[in-house]
Amino acid sequence: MARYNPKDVEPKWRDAWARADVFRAPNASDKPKYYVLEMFPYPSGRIHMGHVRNYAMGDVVARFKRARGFNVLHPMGWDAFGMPAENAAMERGVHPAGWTYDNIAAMREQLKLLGLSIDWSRELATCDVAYYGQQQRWFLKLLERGLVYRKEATVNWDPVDMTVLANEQVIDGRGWRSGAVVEKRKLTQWFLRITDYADDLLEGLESLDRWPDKVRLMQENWIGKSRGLRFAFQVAEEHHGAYRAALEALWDKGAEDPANAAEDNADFIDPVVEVYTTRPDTLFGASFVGIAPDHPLAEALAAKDPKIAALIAECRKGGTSEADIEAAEKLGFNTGIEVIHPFDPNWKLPVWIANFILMDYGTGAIFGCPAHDQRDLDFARKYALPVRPVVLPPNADPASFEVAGEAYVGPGTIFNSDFMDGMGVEDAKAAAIARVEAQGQGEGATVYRLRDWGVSRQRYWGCPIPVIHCETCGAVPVPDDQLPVVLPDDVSFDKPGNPLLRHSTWRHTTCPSCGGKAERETDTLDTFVDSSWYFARFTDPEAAEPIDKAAADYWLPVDQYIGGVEHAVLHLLYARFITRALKDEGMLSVAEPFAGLFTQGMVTHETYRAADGAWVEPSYVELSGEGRKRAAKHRQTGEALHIGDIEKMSKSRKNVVAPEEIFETYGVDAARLFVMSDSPPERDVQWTTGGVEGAGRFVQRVWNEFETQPKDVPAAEPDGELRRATHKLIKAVTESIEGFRFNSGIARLYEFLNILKDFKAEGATPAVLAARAEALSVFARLIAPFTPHLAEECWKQIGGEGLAVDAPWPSFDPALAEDAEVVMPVQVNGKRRGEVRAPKDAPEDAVRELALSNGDVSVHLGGLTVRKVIVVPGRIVNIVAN
RNA sequence: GGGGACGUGGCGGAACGGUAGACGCAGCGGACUUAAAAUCCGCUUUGGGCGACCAAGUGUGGGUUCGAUUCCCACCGUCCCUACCA
Repeated sequence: MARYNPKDVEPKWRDAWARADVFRAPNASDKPKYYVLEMFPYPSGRIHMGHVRNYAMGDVVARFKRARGFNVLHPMGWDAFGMPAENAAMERGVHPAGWTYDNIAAMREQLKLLGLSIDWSRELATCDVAYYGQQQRWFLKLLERGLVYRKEATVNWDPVDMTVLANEQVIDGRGWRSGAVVEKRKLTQWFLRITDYADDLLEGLESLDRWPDKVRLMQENWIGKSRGLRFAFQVAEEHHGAYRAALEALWDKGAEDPANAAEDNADFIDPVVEVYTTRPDTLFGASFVGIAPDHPLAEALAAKDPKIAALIAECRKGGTSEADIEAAEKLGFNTGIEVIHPFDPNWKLPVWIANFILMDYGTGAIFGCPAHDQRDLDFARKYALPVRPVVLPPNADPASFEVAGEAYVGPGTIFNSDFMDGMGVEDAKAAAIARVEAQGQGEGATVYRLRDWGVSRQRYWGCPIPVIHCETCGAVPVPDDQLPVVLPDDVSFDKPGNPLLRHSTWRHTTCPSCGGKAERETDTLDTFVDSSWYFARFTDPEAAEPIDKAAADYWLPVDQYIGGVEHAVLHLLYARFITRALKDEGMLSVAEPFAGLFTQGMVTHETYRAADGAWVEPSYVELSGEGRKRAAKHRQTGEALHIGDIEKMSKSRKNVVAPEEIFETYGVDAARLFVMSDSPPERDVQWTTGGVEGAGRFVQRVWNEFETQPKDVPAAEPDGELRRATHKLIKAVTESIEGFRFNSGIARLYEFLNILKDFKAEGATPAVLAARAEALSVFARLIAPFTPHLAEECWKQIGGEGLAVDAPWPSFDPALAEDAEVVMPVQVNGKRRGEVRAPKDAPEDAVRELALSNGDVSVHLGGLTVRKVIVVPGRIVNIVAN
């Protein structure tokens, strides 16, 4: 018996698929379309097991749908812009483009080893001019539509590297590379108006019924819609002077464009403090008004008062990352200014600057109601402000109710509240809003937590923002005939900062509008912009316009999108937003890009450490024992090792397993099979050597069954039992794939092989041989999505027509997929006491008699009276007796 | 602080409200072999019994039900996301 050797077999079939060009997806077909997409990879240079799992899962779906008669689009590309290329440039003196394209070449070869059913003719990289040039085109359309704008925003500035850092690049307040203390700087940046679509993006979630609830919920929370009241507190008349003085001080001090400041702070010119609240029902519980340290009024006061300036500086310190440390201490300062309660002209409330108020949510100012908000309560305790309960919990006594340890945020009846007394919380909210609106002081408002999307990056390796700055004309879009704005190649990374800023010629140009001297925008786009439309570009990657409408209309939406849950919010929300924006621009017809979403788990591995704390690679580890007695030692030194946690494979923990080495040892099919077999797809899978060995054994055993089957099978009625098992298998595997339960499907395939080996080919009857022939033909096609190379070899072995990849998915006979006679357990009072055999559709009465007369059962009925017999047809019998 | 998911043998995990532990790993026994590897066959939740069997058992405590791993409530634990969002 010849051993199945994946090293010989697998490349052969990959060549065969490539020669036949089977995975090319035409943009028109009689077949129904199906678009399968896995989140495209960043070209880091090497694939890891996570890629193997992600792309193998997509491949299962793609191959399955192909076999089911769909015209399947399954493309691959590269999310190729971004920081690592620039880091490599700085560290190794290579060019980001060269580094990136080299990595792409290497990873493409590795991915091709996986035998994925990808239409490589559609491959694209976001750093191709052909791609980002088209991105510039639609970007300018959005600019024209008013969805793109510039505003000043605070960024993390690394003074040593002279660069802007993303939040995650700031570690303990320092730049992750330079270690320098990060400064907050205000820069004029480009923004996309995603907030225009906040409500639409929220509502659209309801239609995404093939998305995980978890992801929809995360997006819902991220958008963070709330309903409430926005209104203005009038500053008490005796404080108008102080208010105005502060304002003037700010303007005297400000070098900033006063026109701008006036516009931005239009409502600030009136002596008011505007607040937003979701709890207008608690307005009579107010004891102070709080403003954010960044609030214009706070900044204005700081210009006059160094103590306030110091407090503001104090509040700005401390990294946002250490939110939990900050959460402890409330910090505030009484400005001395007072405002008038909207419902009582004689009631004055002090205005405090408070560190827990955020400038970029609502209006940056609140009214504090300590009795019914925990933060306000903490603040009130610290600064001895009144605590005035206005919501009475059910069954509480209004005379004695007090807010003690915790603020009361539950439901109840309003009291101590004048015209709202006796109302429920919801009625009181409506009443308060109505009253404030009638007074002309404010209105009911909807507020979102979602912020506009800042897309400026002060980086070289990204898509240039196609805008020219002219002193006379302002920011002018690059005219269409001058697109694309191509990144210059001749840049150096020997100095910190954005090389585009230092470039001798690229930056300098003429204004398309007036023809005068002008400068190019040197910011590039956030790479999330690149990944917000690639799925649309795949439908026709060579189109002369960004998106070929006909191709996009044919293929979109993506029927099944697959990727990591870490993209649940940003990428998936941005892509939904851009799709909507492009739809409104008439470039797309769908609002939702991804009809189905699946978030798969990671590949993890146990970790091992030596006594000195050094991580040890799995290949050096020898394991023994089981359970609590498991032990590890170093293969070479014999040193005892500590077995650590099971964690995501990472270089730092040295718990990675190189896919290529696994392919070499066990074959690609075994690797694919294992990463899908051992855990449900949405959960993490733990890589184990034993596990992949098991998958390799399965591959061998499958081959043995095919090899031992004789070429010529005598005509005969197939064996019934094996036939039934075969048809049950088709049903089970089909349902497993459709339900994303690959692990269960694979388990059924393993199980079937165990059945099949009991029907040996050697010395078999014609009936068995005939049933085996059917079983093998089915089996070869059922394993094809999981182990496509093996499937081809097996298909060929049994003389299958053409390639297995082109063979139709087997269908099952429902009558054969069920047993005609079933074994039904018989319970007495819920405990299994025996079993009866009966035809599947035997009448209840007959089953009841069988059960009651069963010997094993009657033993347990001795001395008892049968009260009730429940017969679940084809399932179970339960006898209730006492 | 808020939100979510999960909790089943030595391990990964199966079980439309209907025989808990499929399948795989690890382990044990056996066959083949001079021997080993590979392969094949068998056993493998726990306790009791030589045994057919009996009892217990899906984090803990309640509830619904003829019947609960599955549904409901409370608690404990683990993991993930999010974070002063007014």
